[in-house]
Amino acid sequence: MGHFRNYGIGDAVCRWMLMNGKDVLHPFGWDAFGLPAENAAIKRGIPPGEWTRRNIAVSRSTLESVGMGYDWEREIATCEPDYYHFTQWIFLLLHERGLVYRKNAPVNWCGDCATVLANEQVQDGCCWRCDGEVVKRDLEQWYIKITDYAQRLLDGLDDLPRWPRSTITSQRNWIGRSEGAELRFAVAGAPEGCPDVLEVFTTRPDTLWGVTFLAVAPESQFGRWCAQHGPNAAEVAAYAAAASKKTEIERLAASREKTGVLSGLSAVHPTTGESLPVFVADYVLASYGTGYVMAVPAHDERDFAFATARGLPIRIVIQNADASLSPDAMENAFSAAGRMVASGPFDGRDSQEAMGDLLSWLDAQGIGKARVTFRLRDWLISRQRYWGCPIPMVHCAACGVVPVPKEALPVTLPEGVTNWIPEGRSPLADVAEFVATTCPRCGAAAQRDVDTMDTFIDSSWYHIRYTDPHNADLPFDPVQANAWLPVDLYIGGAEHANGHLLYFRFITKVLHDAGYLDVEEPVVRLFHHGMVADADGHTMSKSRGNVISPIDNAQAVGTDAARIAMFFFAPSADEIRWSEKGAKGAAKLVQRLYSLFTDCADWLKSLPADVRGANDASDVARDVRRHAHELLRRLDHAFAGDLALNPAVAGIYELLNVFPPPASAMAAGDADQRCYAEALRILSLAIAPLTPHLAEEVHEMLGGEDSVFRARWPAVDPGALARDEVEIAVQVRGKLKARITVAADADEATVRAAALADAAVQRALAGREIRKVIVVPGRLVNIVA
RNA sequence: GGGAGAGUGGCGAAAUGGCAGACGCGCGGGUCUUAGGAACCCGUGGGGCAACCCGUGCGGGUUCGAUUCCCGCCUCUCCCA
Repeated sequence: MGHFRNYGIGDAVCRWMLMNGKDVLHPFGWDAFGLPAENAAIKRGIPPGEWTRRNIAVSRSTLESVGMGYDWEREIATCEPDYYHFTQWIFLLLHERGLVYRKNAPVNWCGDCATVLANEQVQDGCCWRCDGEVVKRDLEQWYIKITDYAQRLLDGLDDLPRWPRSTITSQRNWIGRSEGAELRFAVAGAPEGCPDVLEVFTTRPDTLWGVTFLAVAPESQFGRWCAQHGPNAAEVAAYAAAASKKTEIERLAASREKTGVLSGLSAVHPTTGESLPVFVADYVLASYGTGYVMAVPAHDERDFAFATARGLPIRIVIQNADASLSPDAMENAFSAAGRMVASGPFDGRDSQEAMGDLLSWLDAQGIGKARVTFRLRDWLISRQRYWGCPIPMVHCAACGVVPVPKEALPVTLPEGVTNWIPEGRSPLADVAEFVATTCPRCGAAAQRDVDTMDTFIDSSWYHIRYTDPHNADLPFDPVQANAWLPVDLYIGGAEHANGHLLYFRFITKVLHDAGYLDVEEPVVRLFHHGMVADADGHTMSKSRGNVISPIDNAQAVGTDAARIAMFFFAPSADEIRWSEKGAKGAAKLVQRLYSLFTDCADWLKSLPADVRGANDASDVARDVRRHAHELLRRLDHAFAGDLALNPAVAGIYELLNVFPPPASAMAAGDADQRCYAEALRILSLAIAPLTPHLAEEVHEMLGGEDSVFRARWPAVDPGALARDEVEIAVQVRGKLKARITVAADADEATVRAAALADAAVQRALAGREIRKVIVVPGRLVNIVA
């Protein structure tokens, strides 16, 4: 039901847009490569391709049977060669533009399963399958340089006013821009082969004079050298081996005790010339910054924790306002800005104010320079898995790594292979006829790359493929893409905030830079729908086994009832709990609507469609009319805004509740009949986005020959919403004391007089002097006494 | 540890500076000459015989007026470390 909710919301918006005369592209695609499909197939012993295609067929027929109005002409599946042909094309484009490179880097490795694991498959340092120990192992991997776009991905967030604030913030934090400096520390008497300079990144160059030691990541170049050749190699190597078993989360946890071992070498402080011990410590990560940290115990929490545990010196170089900091009395690091002390030429300066001068000075002294770094890392796209898009690269003994020419695409994933179970190497490596090829450059015998791509690359450009899904020469025709893009509304879960939603912004920008797209941002309006939980509040998931299939549900209460139940339970952005009783209530509503239209159809067909004379109608008839227009107003508001359809569904109930029994409606006076008829005609159209099947049937019942979705969406008549008389609340000192009824256009003096004349108000005012009377037209009077 | 969001009847919720609880579910009562797990009608935040009083997680503030805005706290959910 989770997907059903997502699709149902989009389907309703689409239908509303259609009735408002818009050209709507409402496509559907299958993100079909990847681990979930592959793992399910392995579990059942069915080849992944067969399993996936079978599932797609079942799911498509489910979607059709529950009435989702997709444009199936534009259906795509990322696992089919006509699609991944162009995933490979985009990979080659990235390569041409210098955004693809290979790097040797540590990956998660489960020894018992003999396989590489994705990060989310490592739980508490153990394999999610066998609970075996997971270690880091070095592998040559393909990376995409998304970090080249870090600043633009950050800046682009300012142009997305219709994205949820939480997602914008999340991406901003994920990209994690930090300004600081890169400073150089010479290694004292660096032995042969050992790095002789450690470049540290720091956001606090103003604390340079407070450095009392350096800390390096075990995986850093310097850390590795020390583990092999350093004066304290044995201890460092043992420490590094232990560290490699820990997750980043464990290593960075603030609560954990900071550990480290002496590297046996020391560095030279660039301004004082002082000798600084260098520790190998696992609270430093090689993948962030440079892997080397200048430690300032007085002004950094982690360095403080490490220094106090080790009895290392603490040197204060930033003083607080009353200059009360002293090394002996400190219980925490002082990490705020303040006045610089014991800092050479910068003594007495404010640390923030001096930053610009400090950076120039450091540059002039050759110590280091200003630098901006990002938390965002390059995108590791290699997977040692079978069920994914092959990487279009060839390894040639003579020419090195050579891209497959675009004309030779696609590099087809061999589907006849039997051994697609991961055993610690890419399954494709065993498929001789796949691996064996010739070098595109020199023609000699060569080998294909045997890794496949991360599925996030498949889904990073599908929004563009929809605009031109059958193009056999290019991923898309720029004319088509530019005509449709950007996407006006994109509905998806919030869990993709830092994954998919960042990657497809990135790829869109690359395609823009390469001249294929006008837009730089793929989506104007992003909406996160809420989860669907079961009656006990558990999110529906296959692993929990509490999934309710939409098709079962449709059989139980009907698709329209299931849709309207979903819309009515809560705003679309909130979590809902699926409730059988609630769904039954919705089925009852559908039945009430159906009965009403059945009873009134012939009468309605016999009446003219205009509402002349509505102002002469009875109060009841005008009330019915007002409810119909109010329903329209609520629907327009929801569809154009936050997609919270629950008050609109309530509006249907309210209209039905005020509508007279059909027999008396048909027997009413002429003006009244016109009001009732208009209300029913509006209702018949207003329900179309919510309950499309019922709406089509009613439309036909009322003599419509074409689809209801070719009918025009009715406009709200502000005159119909107005009332002659309004009820006004009367408060005395902010407390409600009475309600009075006055003409809607009554002037302030009249309203005020009526309020003061009320008996309950008089009682409340007894013995008090009236100081002030506030009149809010049409709403309330507040008497301050 | 940091960030984002949420807290309203028995339950899902509405109202976003102006009558708290619309609408639905559930529950209680009634009608349909038997039954009701159907349908329809009436009632349904708490207290009080009543007039009235109290009530939107807790404590403060701004305002004629606060569920709504501001400050502090508590609890829960999600994301990141």
